[in-house]
Amino acid sequence: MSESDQPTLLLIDGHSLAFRAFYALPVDSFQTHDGQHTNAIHGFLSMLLLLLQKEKPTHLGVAFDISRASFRTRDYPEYKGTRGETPSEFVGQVPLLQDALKALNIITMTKEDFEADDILATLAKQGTDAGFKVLLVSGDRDAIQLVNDEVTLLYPSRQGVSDLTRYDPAKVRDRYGIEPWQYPEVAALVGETSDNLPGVDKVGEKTAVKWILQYGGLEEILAHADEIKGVVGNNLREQRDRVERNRRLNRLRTDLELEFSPADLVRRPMDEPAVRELFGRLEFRTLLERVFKLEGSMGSQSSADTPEGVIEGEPSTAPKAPVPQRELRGEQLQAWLAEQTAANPDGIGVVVERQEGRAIGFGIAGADDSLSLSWPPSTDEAARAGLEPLVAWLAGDSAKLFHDAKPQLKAMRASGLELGGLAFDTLIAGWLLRPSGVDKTLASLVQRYLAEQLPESDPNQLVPDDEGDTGSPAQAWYVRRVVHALHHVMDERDLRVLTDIELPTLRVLATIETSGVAIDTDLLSSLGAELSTRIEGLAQEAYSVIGREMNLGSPKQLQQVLFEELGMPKTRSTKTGFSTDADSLADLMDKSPHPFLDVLLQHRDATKLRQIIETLERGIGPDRRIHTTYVQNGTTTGRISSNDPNLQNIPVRAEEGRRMRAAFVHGAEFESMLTADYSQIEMRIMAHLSEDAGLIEAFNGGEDLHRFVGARIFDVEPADVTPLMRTKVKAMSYGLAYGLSAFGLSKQLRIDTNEAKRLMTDYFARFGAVRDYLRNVVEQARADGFTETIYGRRRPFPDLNSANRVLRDNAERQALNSPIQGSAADIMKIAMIDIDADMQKQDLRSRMLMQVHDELVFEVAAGEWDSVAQIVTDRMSHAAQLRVPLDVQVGRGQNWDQAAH
DNA sequence: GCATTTACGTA
DNA sequence: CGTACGTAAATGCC
Repeated sequence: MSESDQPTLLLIDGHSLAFRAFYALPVDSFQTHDGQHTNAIHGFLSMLLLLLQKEKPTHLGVAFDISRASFRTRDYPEYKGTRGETPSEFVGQVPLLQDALKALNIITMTKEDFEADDILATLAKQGTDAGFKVLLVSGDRDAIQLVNDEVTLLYPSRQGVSDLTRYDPAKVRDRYGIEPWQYPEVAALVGETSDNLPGVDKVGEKTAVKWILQYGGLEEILAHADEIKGVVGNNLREQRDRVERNRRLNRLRTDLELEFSPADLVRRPMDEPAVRELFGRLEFRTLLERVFKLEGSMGSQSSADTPEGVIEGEPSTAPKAPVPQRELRGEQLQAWLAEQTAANPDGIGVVVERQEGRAIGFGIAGADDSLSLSWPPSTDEAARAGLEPLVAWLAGDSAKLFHDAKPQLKAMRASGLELGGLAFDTLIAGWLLRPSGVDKTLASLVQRYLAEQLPESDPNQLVPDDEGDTGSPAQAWYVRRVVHALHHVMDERDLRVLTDIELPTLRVLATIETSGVAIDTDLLSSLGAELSTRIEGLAQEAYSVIGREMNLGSPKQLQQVLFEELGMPKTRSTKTGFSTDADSLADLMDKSPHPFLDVLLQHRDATKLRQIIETLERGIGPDRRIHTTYVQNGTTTGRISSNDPNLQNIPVRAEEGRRMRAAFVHGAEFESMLTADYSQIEMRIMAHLSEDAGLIEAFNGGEDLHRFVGARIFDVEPADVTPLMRTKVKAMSYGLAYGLSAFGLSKQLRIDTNEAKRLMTDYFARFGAVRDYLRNVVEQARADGFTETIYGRRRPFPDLNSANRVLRDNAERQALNSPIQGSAADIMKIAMIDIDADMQKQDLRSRMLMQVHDELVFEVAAGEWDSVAQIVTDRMSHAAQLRVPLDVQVGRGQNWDQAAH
């Protein structure tokens, strides 16, 4: 037990570790947007965090040199004289590193006339005397002399900073064959080039160690110098002054008078706001997270004295939400809102309490005060008396901060309230920073960016006590604090995407969700009934073919029938057996034709369609419209997703699918439906980003894209491109943006792998810039760690440098696709924002209803067709300025299917 | 009851 | 051995 109770003192030579970091990390990859280099700081802090985590020191200090001048240079002016100018990129980083350490509340030390290693030596001695276990981190070999049973040296390897060699006495003996305290004697004989201390000519480590062992020490060697034969003996005798000087200079001083004793270096909690501010300035996002994580886990180190029930990871210093004001009215309310608005220029946190889609109350919070208000239903006019200031404030321009604003905005509108000044949404911001979707809740953002625990109400409590910590005002207070923290983490680009694209999009999405889309329920249910009949017939047919009943929807039972009872050739294997998916069944049809397969596929088709119909029918509201939910943070690329029900995967390819789309109609008060879609937007973005002359020409010429490309690849006239050629080219073109391989292409087109390879080669021979671009995207992402869309939306790719081949390959394909898919998503969002604004400006009654990635659907009011078509076409085609035009197809009809033609 | 696997619809 | 999603049924686990 006493072992682990021994305090550990970690002492770092700041300069030498930072310098190692500087050379270990690429200087170009670590700079802030305004050009400040940070690789040394980053490397140092990263190393420091690792050390804190692994070594768990109880005491900690960092020593720096003041200048190159010291008592050693007075003794020997040439000391360290051969060192060149310190690179300017490094010099500027040292003060910032010291600032960072200060923010972390780590003591830094200097001593006039001495070097950092002398401070280390002194403290190491004092520490050992006081019963500490001491860990030294220094890149200076002279520190080896300090190693003993209580003192260990961590010496950075040549590889990088994260790799420290641990020198304890055994390791020193193993490496040099001598005791640690003898190392400076060896060094004195050998000399130290980097310090400009020449040793005895022709004497290297081997000879020096041999002498030490033979004579017992440097003093004895010098005393017996005349016994040593040969050139080296001669050199030793002639150059003994060098040896004596070296020994004088490489002896570290252990008797300095210092401001701090080892006990003073006890670890202290960081200055959180300062850390946030500085790390924000240095754009150290992951480091910031690591710092908080570490700080959070500090509790667990001393878990022995953590009382039961106390949430670990929460620093005891975590601030508490203010006790909310309650139900202010009239002038008091007015005054409170005005005062808070003035006191919180970055915005005020708002949480809308809701019930059945309507607002029933508000939690509102500034930095130091919060407010709880209930919002009575409109049937209770009297109860709303005195709330006018709230209504006006909500609708006004002053900045308001939300977590997941969309449902709150919808609830407000449903209650007749308008929202102005939507300035921040922490859900969206958290997603922009980590689109992988790990931060979906306010609690996780609080944990990640404040390193605190969002208080949760105890669901087991029958009678909820005062909700001071967990009610909407407290949540609003946390929202505001998270926003504050995020401001330090997000850069210009992030904020621009949030403010210019996401927040306006959020409002549009709220509107179209509320509108919903009208459904011809009779048409839909009759299609469903027809399918049910067909499914039943197909099932019976299938049973009669195989001579028994079974569950056609069970992959397991299908495997039994296909591969065992019917003895068909095995297909692609899955985790649980062999695949029965449509592709595999199509293969089986070729290899082993059987009527069962045909019936099964038809049955699959029909059941899938009926399933979609049932899902849609469940989603129809009392207004006979479907109100999907668009998930704005639902994807990694920037697209939005749709659920409950998903309106972005309504069938279209097969005839039956189109019949389903015919059930999506305009409302009774409207005249027609309009669809508008971008044609080949991803290929156009490829043309833009790759700047491929051929592809750009293809889009500027007006010729059918695949025909144009086909003509180039197969070296024929566009008119002579056969449908088969066109199919192949089309698959190839689309596959490009997905990282398609020759193997994948051959499978999809059911052609020979060699032919697929040739197709790719021919393609890239004609459109080489596309290949260069795709390669470059991946390489850039590997270097940066992220990809970026045209508008600066980023997606991190940690796996691009993974040692795991599968992970890496997956990441490469994703990195390839992300800027393309993401840029298309950005463009569509901008178009939606612009269209919505124009339609409002022109006071149109027509409404946007759906977004399906590259398609928008509207219902158009009588007399508005021309205006809507004009706005939509214009705004979509001008949403971005690319090197190729953005082509928009508009269609009109009574339903979605008709309008698509 | 919940998670995983398989399959399949869209862009 | 092609990106991005959501839904549902069957299945296996608890």
